[in-house]
Amino acid sequence: MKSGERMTIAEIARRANVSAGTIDRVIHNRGEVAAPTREKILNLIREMNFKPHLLASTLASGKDYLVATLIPAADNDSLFWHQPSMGFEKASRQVGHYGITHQPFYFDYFDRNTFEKALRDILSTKPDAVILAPFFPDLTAGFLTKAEALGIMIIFINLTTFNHSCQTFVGQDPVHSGRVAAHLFDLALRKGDRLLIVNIMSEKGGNVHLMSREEGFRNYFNSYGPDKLELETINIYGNSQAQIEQTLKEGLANNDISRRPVSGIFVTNSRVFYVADFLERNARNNLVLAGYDLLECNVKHLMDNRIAFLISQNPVEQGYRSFMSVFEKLIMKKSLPLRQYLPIDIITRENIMYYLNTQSYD
Amino acid sequence: MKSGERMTIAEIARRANVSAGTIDRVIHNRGEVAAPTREKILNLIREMNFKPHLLASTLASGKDYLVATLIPAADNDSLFWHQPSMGFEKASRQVGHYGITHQPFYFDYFDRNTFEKALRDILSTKPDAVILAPFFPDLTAGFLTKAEALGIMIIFINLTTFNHSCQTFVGQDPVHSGRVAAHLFDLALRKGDRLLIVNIMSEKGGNVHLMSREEGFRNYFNSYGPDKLELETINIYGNSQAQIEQTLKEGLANNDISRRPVSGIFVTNSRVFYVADFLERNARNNLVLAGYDLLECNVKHLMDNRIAFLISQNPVEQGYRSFMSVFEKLIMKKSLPLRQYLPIDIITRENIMYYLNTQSYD
DNA sequence: AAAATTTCCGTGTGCGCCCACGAAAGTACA
DNA sequence: TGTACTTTCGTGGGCGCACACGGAAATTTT
Repeated sequence: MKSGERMTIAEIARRANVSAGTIDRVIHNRGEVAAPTREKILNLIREMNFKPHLLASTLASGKDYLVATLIPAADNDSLFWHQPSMGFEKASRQVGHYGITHQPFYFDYFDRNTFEKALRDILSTKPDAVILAPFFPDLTAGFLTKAEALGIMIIFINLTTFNHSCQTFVGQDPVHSGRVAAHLFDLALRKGDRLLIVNIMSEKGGNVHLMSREEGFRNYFNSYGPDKLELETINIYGNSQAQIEQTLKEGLANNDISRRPVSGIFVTNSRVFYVADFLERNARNNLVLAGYDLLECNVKHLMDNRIAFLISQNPVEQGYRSFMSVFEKLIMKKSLPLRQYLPIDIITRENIMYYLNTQSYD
Repeated sequence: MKSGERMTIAEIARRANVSAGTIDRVIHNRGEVAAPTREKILNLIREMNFKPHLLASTLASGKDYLVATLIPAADNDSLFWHQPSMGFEKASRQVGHYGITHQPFYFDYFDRNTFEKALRDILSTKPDAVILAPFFPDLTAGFLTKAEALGIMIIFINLTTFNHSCQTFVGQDPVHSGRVAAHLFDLALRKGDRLLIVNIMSEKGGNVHLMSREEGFRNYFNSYGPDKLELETINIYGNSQAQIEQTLKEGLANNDISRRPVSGIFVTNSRVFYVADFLERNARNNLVLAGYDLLECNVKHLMDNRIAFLISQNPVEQGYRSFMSVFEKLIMKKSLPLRQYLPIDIITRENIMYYLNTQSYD
């Protein structure tokens, strides 16, 4: 235990021949300070490189911040959205001492009414910051206007609607993630191979991601080898088992004898397990399959080598980073970058253990 | 700004009909409390789930902790070791308020005397914790004995000598990283292809890593397809340009006409750029090359598609995590896991931008 | 039984900062 | 010259906790 001489408000006050209260006033620009005094103090602060002691400051101020989070409820189909919550809680535990309280809200992404209601509920709690996954852009837009008027800090997580602005966005660049997947297929496949791009869409919309990912995927090959693979896109709407099965069967069918069989399938979202299930039932394991996100059912297929690799969106980290961002802004008074893109992690059977957040966060 | 009723020492004191001082004494087991009183207070604390306010606590205690770090100086050959420093500093900035001071030390890994001297210097500063890369196991061993006697917390970073114990190790599992690389080669290469495992060693020792990585690499193929590839190992000692070139030339030579040319090279450390340089000069770009770490010269080859992928050791994160670990132990009083293995990140031309720590950490 | 300890516990001060309150000095207007 | 403001600044009481100090009660000593 060593001691380091710390510059304090009292010390500044002494050197400026004023009282601590005056220093405090200029630090927080609370006015009521004569211009020359203010200047003198400001200079001293700069010279001494004085920074208020964060702990003492938050302790004394006793401020309490409320941050509301709004993400889809994790249903059995996709426990993806359970993970940002873990990130929220981890962050909340870390910075809770600073008077930051977390209040989670959830909605059903099949029901825009639940989203609307949640937004109303959130406003009624008068939060200082809101972290939300902006499904339903129109509803989000209305909310943003109100929030801005109230000086509420807004953070987008996972998705972003580019037409309106938020403080910061935390998520993954979908176009780039498509490129990453493409590069791996480029390594794994050979010239002339056929590859299926499968978009398994929800009828409810929110499929912008998939398009961007496909765009990135095709971009890659356009720039690095337009004739390397034969790319075909299959769009499947809805997630009825039968329909998916049927469409896949057609896509994989080899009517034209002159063509090779499909040797790679890129699924543009986390529903890749549907395809893996299909391949398993039909005993087709001689092709390279890839998709998104570490859902339990995807992981299973990854371990069985039925899925070659997955792109992870780092959902836990998304939650963590977005929550920490409000801490940095509100408490540390830092300015935030407009977008915080998280790494596009490549997950295989061999490194997945390090990406599953089964570790305890205590 | 919401208010949350916080349980305080004063409140506990009220309910226990004692003064705050007494509560404080039982919290810190400072004795001088009658057994029944102590029990009553302990129960109250448990029932109320009371946790002392971390900020108030550290502010009042005024304790100061010194943490020394010892890693190789980043030389021009490898600026790898510059990155843990960035992690240290990032962490140091984050938890500096809690009275944690960072004092960095460096050594030259070609000169064990500098290591020994650094250890002496460190001891003379009487640190509360030491984070070090345990090159020179024998010297480290002696240091550990002394440190333990002084109650100094020890953390290993990047490397670990398994024969003696530290509080926690932060780094990557070398065996597993070998498996990860193997899996990718498995995807990229075809049955019967030849693959070279290249160990570019330093004469000074410290090559345990490489052996472990090769072990993991071979493990993979042993378990998943012993006859998939033809694996050959080449060991190169020293890093003289000429010698490396010569040995590689022999390794790649196709004397036996019946054999295919080499189609993959796995370099077990960051010196992969030597091989890339060689391939570039000899215009051989039809094989899959991979290695370790995002050195600038490796990144260049990665971008030029001469290196297919790199395994990252997350050096910045290693620094960050190790430093944060002393915070968690010393301030938060948490217990630490023996080993903190960081993810084995797969880096390609397409996702590297998210792993380069060119972002400002302010 | 008084003195000397020992055990047990309350009080007070301070960590560095925030902020409400009010005092002093300056300015305006009558 | 006196009243009513306004500007500028100092003071004091916290925030929740740590810890030194000293006092009262219980226990031991002679």
